[in-house]
Amino acid sequence: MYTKTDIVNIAGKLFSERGYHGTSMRDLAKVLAVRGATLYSHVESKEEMLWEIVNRAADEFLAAAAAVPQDSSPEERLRLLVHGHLDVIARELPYATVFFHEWQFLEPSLREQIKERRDAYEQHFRRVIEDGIEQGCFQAEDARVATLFVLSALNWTYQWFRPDGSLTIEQLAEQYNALIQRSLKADI
Amino acid sequence: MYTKTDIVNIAGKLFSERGYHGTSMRDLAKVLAVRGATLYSHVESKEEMLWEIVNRAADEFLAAAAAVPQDSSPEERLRLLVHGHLDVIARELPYATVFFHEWQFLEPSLREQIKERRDAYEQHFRRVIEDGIEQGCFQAEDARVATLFVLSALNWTYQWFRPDGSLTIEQLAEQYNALIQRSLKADI
DNA sequence: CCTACCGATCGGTAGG
DNA sequence: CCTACCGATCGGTAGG
Repeated sequence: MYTKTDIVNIAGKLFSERGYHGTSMRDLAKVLAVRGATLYSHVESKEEMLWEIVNRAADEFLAAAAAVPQDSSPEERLRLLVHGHLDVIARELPYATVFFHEWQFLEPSLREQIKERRDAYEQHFRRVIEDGIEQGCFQAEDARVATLFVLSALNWTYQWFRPDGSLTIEQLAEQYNALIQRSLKADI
Repeated sequence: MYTKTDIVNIAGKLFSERGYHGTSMRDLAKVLAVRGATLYSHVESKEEMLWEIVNRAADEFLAAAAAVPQDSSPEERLRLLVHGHLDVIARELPYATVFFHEWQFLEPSLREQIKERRDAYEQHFRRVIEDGIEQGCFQAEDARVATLFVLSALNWTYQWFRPDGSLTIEQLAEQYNALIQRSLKADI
């Protein structure tokens, strides 16, 4: 009746609403209108679902960053990174929410893999900011803090952005870009 | 042996590390070296502890905002709001973490009270940004998005700022202020 | 996909 | 502060 993908999608929705530990396998089974035991013919464990969700969100973020052409200017690359980040959050809001909120409940070895992917993602932002400072189009006292500032402003949007609201993702990205670019723009 | 405050403080630490649903009353009792049942002579329920933690964090944020003199310039008021916010996060990192992460697990009537306090807090930021735009020292396409941008950048710091790290809260506040003020500064 | 069931643990109470 | 215990529910398995 259901594929593993269906089950993981529903799990993503429930985990994002109630948290990983606040969602039971029977809660999930009820939504799918099957018995709890049936889930185990599709997935190995509850944690496997969390892993699939979190890892797929990481895939999406990294794919968006990888699509940014490296030969563009720092301003343009940052603009695309910001747009791509917000676009992933808007398209995959439940997955992104679980990614930000629940990844810590993975067992240590899986958690470590997510940390590495998250660090790799942050490096895309760090590099573009450092390149901009070097080339004189950006300024910042500390590139690390500036990177965390930008990513903080972006990450938290999963808490308040609603894809069905009156603010479109394009409008949000445009305004966020105006604010971020100004915060980093070199004087003169 | 233990006061209610002691118990709630430990609960704040555990909830911030493992989540509300990921922490059992027996986990908490073990840290305090008592039996699980003993906790109930100090607190009414697990949820009461969550409420105490979340509500106290709200107290701290609102108190910091209320301490900002209303007759200062928008730039100065925003500077103080940013500093105050980061200061609360640094001083009360476990409480702030639970506030941001676990408030949704309160029952509806308590959750509603937190929402109202959070909205009142956001209004402090919204007003100062609108005042700045009106007076011509700030610019933003949409004051609401600008407010959420600033608060997003601030809120997420609980995820990465460590009070025992090499970056002090004063350094962080100063750099955040430089970035935020530039993001809003009117041209010319 | 089901029924039936496992041991462990959950938040919480009774009674001292 | 304790022992003893409650019913409910947890993630997961056996076997079909």
